[in-house]
Amino acid sequence: MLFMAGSYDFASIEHKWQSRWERESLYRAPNQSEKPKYYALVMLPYPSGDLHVGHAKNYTIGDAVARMRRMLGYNVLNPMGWDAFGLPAENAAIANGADPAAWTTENILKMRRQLRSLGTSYDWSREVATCEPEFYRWNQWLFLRLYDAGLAYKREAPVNWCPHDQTVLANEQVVDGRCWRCEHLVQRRNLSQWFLRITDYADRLLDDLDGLSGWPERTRAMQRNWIGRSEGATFAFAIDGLDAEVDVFTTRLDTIFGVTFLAIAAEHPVVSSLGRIVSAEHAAQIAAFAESLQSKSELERTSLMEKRGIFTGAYAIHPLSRERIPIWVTSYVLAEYGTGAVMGVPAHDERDFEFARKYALPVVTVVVPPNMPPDELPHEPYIEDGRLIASESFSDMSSERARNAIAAHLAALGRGKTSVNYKLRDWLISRQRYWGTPIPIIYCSACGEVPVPDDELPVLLPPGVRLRGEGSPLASVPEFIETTCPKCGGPARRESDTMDTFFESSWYYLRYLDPHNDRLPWSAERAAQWMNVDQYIGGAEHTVLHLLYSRFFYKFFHDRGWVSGSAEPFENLFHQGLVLHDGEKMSKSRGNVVGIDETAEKTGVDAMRLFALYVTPPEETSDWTDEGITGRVRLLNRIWRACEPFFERQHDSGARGLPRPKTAAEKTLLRAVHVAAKSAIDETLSRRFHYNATIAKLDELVNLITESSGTADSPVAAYAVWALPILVAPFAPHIAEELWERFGHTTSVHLEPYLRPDDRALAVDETTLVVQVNGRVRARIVVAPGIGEEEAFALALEEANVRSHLDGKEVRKRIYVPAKLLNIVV
RNA sequence: GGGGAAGUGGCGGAAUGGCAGACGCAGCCGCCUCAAAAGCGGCCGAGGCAACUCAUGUGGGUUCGACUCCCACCUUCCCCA
Repeated sequence: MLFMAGSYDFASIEHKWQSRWERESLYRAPNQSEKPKYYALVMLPYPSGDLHVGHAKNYTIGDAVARMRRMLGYNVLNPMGWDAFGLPAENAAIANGADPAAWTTENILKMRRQLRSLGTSYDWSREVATCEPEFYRWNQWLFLRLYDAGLAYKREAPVNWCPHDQTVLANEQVVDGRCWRCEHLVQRRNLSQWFLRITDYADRLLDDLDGLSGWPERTRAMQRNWIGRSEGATFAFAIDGLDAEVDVFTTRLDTIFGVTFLAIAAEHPVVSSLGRIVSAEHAAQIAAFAESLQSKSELERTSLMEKRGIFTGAYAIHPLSRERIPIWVTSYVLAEYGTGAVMGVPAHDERDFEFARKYALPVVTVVVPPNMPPDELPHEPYIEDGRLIASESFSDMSSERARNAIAAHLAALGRGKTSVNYKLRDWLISRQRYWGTPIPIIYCSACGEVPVPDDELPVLLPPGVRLRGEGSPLASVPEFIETTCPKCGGPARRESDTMDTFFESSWYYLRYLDPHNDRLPWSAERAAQWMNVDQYIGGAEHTVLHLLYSRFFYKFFHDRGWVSGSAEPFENLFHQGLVLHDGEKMSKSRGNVVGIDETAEKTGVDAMRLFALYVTPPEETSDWTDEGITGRVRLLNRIWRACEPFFERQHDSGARGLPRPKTAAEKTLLRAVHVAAKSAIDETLSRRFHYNATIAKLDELVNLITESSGTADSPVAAYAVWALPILVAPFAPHIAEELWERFGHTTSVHLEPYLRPDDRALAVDETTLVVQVNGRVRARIVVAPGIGEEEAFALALEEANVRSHLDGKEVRKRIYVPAKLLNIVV
């Protein structure tokens, strides 16, 4: 949009105030303050290089909240930093030889400038970048504390391997069987990897969700789902002819007499022992079958491909019936889930049924619907609870009773016990990549696995490593790998894996509190001052990954006494909606990205902020349109024109208190000022953040000011104009500041208290009473707000339309909502 | 298959048991102007000359009164299998 007559010069105003705010450190958050603290946090960005208007929406919401809280009298901490390790930098290095550190630094510089250009009120003195040694040193330090506590360990395990990124992925990073980042199909590999024992915290992570009333219900539901706690029983099958047992977990112990096969994972440890008791032919078939599954992902095995299996030739002994049960190796049982083996009950489990049908295994029904005649057996698996049959002494019991009775019986025999299983698995943090935090462990042939001593941290990433996109980059750097053992001084090798970047994002919000501490990642004192995060804002895509890991870390910190108060880091959580353009997600490949630099140039940043907040409620997906933003440009221009007559003269009508309206129009105008203020405050305190409604109130207010422009001498009009910069300051901070200065103020409008709604201004002199007959609106009468029921009824009866609908009928009932509604039931 | 969220004019949306469609976009008419832009004013769910009637995905229910609460269904999106 061109610079037009009647519009203000947003470009110079926005530049002017951004640099002045920064020079004066206007948004610095002191650690000590008499005001109550408020920690407003927006998820830190990955420095990918360019911000678009989708980012602008996210940061504008967070910034509006921070600015509102500041004007409501809080000492607000509103920090920003960079999630700076990770694959894009490394992939850029592989693609065009860029140095990941230089690439990242360049992107940070650009994005920091862009974030500033949005008029955000961050305390930049607390900025952190996770790729800096001063930061990742504490990553390593925290890893070692987890290691000391037995929560970090290395083991061989089948893992998710992304062939494109050449690295392993945590379970949570596999989406629909594909890499969450590059969307390549994930494979399975056996590798020795570092894990964090998040499963130790499974019950607390689950239970504490109940207390997170400031979180969206769906986010909590998804975390519950992910943790996947199920109660059941674990019991053992002995193997015929072998001194070994196979444990199985089940939630359906009531179906135990329906077991017709034992299904085990190809990677189950017992598989190799079976080779000793089965024929050479069977052993060869088992090996070939395991081989064929090796590269198949979990998704392929459990959902995509047809269930396959092979009879091992070996038999297990049923723990209760003592029958011989054939042992099958199957594709659909996973070694990493539960015990890696399940009892096959085709009559009462869909997957087992499908498998049994394919391989002609017997189907034995042991649970029937409560009221079913005994001779009518189902042809489909019956997976509901019911009544037991053909189950020895447990026959005729209900499923629920049988589960308890069978568990007790197995326990008495010493062959099983009730147990709890989780879908959640330990968090795999090893990555075979360069651009991440080196795991601070040394391997010595004499002393084994040795942690790097604290005083030797950080273990620095070696610069100038040539990245080719294959193998483990650090393993090929002798200067890095070759070291001496901290214990015995002998030659030793460093760990070449780096950490999953979710490690640092699980605690970065604590580093903001104490960003320059060189003895600890943060001090308990600072944590006590600032935690917990009062409002966390970020995308819903982090519901499981980042938010679950952060909660795990915080509980660990809490157990250590490093943080006090609640054991949950984020008191309130808000997920902003996506921004689409032309109905599609913005992406470079689609060529539909709306950049913030171009938008700032065309319409100004204040208009961009207003539109981001106005177009939909913030949690909804919104569509960015050039037509839509023109409405906000017009609003800003009208605000400017409304204020212009008051420039260059001392304008502090607000300081004289609430003006007295003389006319109905003045009364309406005064009320509009306070309605807008009330909306802004209500939306902030309720944490709905529906500032779209607040900005609509500002539209109404400005419409009224424009209508009353002929009466500029009115004290009420002067008051409304004085209030405008304060009211819009959190949403359009630049124009607010400029207007405030032109009114003759020498201090920032952003240091002003927000306008407190005054009941006298909000009160109305007269109101419209709706008169209904049998719930249908028949008349509207203008009345005084204090009108009583009898008086209202009398007035209603004077209305012709009301009388015609009463029409001599008997009045049975009257419902009266004072001064709002009268419903006459006949 | 299980769980969650949503469904209101041409469009984005407002209304948290009490006047459905605030506010904005688009559109139409007018004023201003030599003209245009900008600005300002008006109209803007459907039917009807009108009184009025219909209308918040569909069908039920609760209630004096339902966009709002309950039940079922349809559609869309998200998560899990």
